[in-house]
Amino acid sequence: MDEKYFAKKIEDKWQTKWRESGAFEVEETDAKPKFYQLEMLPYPSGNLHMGHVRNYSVGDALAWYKRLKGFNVLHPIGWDSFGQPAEDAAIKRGVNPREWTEENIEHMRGQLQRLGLGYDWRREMAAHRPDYYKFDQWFFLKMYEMGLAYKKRTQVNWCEHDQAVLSNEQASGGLCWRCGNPVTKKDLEQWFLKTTAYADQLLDDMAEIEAGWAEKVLKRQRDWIGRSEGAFVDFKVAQTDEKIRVFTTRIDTIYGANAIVVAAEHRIVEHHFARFSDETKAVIEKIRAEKLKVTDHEAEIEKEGVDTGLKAINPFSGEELPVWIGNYVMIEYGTGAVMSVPAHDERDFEFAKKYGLPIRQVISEPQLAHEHSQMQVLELEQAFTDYGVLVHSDYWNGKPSEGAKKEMTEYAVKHGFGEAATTYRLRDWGISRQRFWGSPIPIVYCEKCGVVPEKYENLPVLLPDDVAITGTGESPLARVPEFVNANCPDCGEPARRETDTMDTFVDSCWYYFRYLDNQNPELPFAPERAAYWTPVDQYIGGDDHAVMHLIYTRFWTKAMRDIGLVKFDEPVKRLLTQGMVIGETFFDVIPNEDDPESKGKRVYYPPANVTVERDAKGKIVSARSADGKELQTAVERMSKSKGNGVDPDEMVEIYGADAARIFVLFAAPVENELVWNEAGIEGAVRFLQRVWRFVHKWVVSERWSAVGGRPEPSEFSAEARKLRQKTHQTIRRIEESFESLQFNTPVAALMELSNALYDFRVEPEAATDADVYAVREAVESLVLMLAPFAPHAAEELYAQLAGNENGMLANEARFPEYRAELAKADEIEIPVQVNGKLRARVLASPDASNEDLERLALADAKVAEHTSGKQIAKVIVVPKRLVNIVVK
RNA sequence: GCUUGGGUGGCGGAAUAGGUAGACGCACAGGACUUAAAAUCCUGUGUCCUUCGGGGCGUGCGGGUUCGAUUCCCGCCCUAAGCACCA
Repeated sequence: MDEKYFAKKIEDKWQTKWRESGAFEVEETDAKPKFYQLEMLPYPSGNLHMGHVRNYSVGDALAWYKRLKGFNVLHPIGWDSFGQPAEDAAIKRGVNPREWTEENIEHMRGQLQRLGLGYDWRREMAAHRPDYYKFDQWFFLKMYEMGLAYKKRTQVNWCEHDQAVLSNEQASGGLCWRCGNPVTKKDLEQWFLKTTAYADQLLDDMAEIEAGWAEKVLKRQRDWIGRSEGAFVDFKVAQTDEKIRVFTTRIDTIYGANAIVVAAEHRIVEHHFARFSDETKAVIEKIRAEKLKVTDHEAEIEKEGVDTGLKAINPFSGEELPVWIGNYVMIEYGTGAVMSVPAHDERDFEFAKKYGLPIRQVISEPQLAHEHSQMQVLELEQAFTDYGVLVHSDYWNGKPSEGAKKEMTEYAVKHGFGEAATTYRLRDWGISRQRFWGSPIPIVYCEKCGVVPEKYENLPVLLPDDVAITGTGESPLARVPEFVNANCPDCGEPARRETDTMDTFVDSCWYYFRYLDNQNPELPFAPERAAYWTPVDQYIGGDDHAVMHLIYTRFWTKAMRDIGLVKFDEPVKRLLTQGMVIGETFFDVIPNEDDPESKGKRVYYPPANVTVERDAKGKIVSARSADGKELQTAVERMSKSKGNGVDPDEMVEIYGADAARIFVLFAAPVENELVWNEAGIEGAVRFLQRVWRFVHKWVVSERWSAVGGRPEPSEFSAEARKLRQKTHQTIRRIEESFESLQFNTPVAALMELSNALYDFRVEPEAATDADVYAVREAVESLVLMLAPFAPHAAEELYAQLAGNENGMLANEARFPEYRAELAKADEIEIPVQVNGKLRARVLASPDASNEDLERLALADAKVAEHTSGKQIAKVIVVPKRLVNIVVK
């Protein structure tokens, strides 16, 4: 055994041994309980970043822990390898996207292996390979049969910069999620998956996973689905036979309606457009144009509208109401029309104030209801949006408004002008992309037969390999005649193939099921495989996927259940969302000049080329580039383009994979952001070296192997008993940490145990049998518990302790056994307070009675100083914890 | 604006069925070893006062409950993230 720890030497060795022995390869077995440990798969951009290192270090630690605890642990990895960067590389550099992707995977697989991550590599999948995307297409056909996949012409979110269609999620805030440029609208025929069919299940099944998912993720999903219960109410348009249907959650306020407000795109506007005045038309055009623009998050949008001159009849009161067009009514939500009740809705209030529309209160605080019902006009300072008691509402006067909702809805139903309704914010998922690098949608358009799904036996619809990709306009596939020209699967006549490909979020919906059975040529996976391994026990990834990926995959699971592939509703039992890894960035902003393309853009400088001045607290005072330019600074997500990325390979080279992994876990709790700062990593190296040196000192001594058998309890010195106590307390603490998904505290606990070994100042030569036994117990436990954090060092030390390399931690070791009787101290220190202030500490047996503790405390000299001359009013004794003496 | 987290040393962070605040690490300072440096080991490190025995203050701010509050309650301030006209 080397006297010093050399990461490089042992890491290569154990990585090879693990690979050759298939240490992390698992099969289904009833001999052990299963555990499916999953981390979000990487996009093969070419390089791992620190976020990956963090994510996968956490996952591997947990996989190791569960393995040590006797579970049959499945821990796979794969590649989310369809997507835009490959296509961008093809456009910019003329490379073949498949080759580019394969090369990146090759390199990144090496990076993962050099980190010593324990994956079952036989199960690897990659989305861009035909044996995978074949089943994207298989699922599409199933969903088509089930009516879950359909085509419609719609306005889609369109990013001009990326020449791509975006989902609502990807275009949220009016900016492209990828490039940050404004999103516009465009009319296109698109394929959709009917996520709304499962809207209620997506909400209600959250009860099944509540315990294992962070509330903030569930909340975002709940908001995203946005179910709201209310009613549709039809308002007749006077002097026509038309109706305007509105959606409201507050039908109880209907007597307070002062207008009907519709979106500029509403059917009724279209219908009467020709008869509107030029002024009205101008307002409508303006509102429509504004909607195509970017929504600026900061600025509150000024309410705008115009009276159409049309009148609608309130079906409850018979009152005639003006029909307005308002920019605050959205065509996409509800019916695109609302009844405006300014007294009880803030938006309507604002609108009514601006245009001088009447504001009539019809809901009142219960205690004021009588008074209000006597008054004709009620001036309101602001909208009253709470429930209360109805006033000025005919028959309904005096009724509590919350209960009246149900009755009034029933009334509307009975009289044929309304119905109960539930609406959702969630929209169906548009999956068509005018892109090359994705799964082709398996549909053929035949002149005779129409839209025809490809036959299962013809899957996969293969992506051609040799295509010039220019990045302009329609799908590159449309320009490949060999691809486009197909025969109709039904009639066999020449037909045209769909040239859109699927959103890459389709791939990540079910990839973790493919790991279970990645060679299956017939099915995405065999149901019996899924029955053994899934649901996933623990999923780990960034919370940036809280709504997109994690909603889509829940939707997909429900569809798979209905197809008959799985028997559960929810695919992931526990979800851990890790914080981002961020770092300081330095940049210069291009001033507003003629070129609109680059105006306001940031030009990043790598930190290595920046001279930074800091104040005493480490805050940056100024930063200058090499050529003397004053730079701005920020703390942002680490990435190559911002120049603040850290290369994992470099870290492994300098410090070793084990130290890098320990550091990334130790530096901050997983959920927190991790501000990258290399200073601390040396501490991780030092810790490993300390453990190493200690083990070395004892292993090479003659006493180490000369002693066997467990000594009698009486043979242990007080110090040795203390060491054993620390050992068993540490075992307990580390178990608890893992169970509660903490990774920084168990590292601290291991460091403490290692410090306790150094504090045990008995040299091997002078050690009694009992001393050697206590040290051995501590060291063996330490090494086993080190495995999840620093597996290479742990394997090497384990072999050193055994004196041979016949066994491996990876497949034979068990977590050390916690023994409560040893964790218990002989003597404990009890703090003694006088009037809540700490004044002394007394030593006592852990079994001491309250009376004993009180007597000990009062007998203490320091305590006496603070109590002398005063009257003892009360003594509080908390068993095993503290004594507090209250004096007057 | 709404919602949800979070404010603890120079820094990352420990500790909450209410019970020794600051574990562990980083950084810093002093010492040992060395011709010297690195590495290592030892000591110190919230803050103020001190006759060196100790003592006062201290977990964003102000109140409250309690023998005792970082922890519970009320009211503020700051901050991060998410949502943003969803009727």
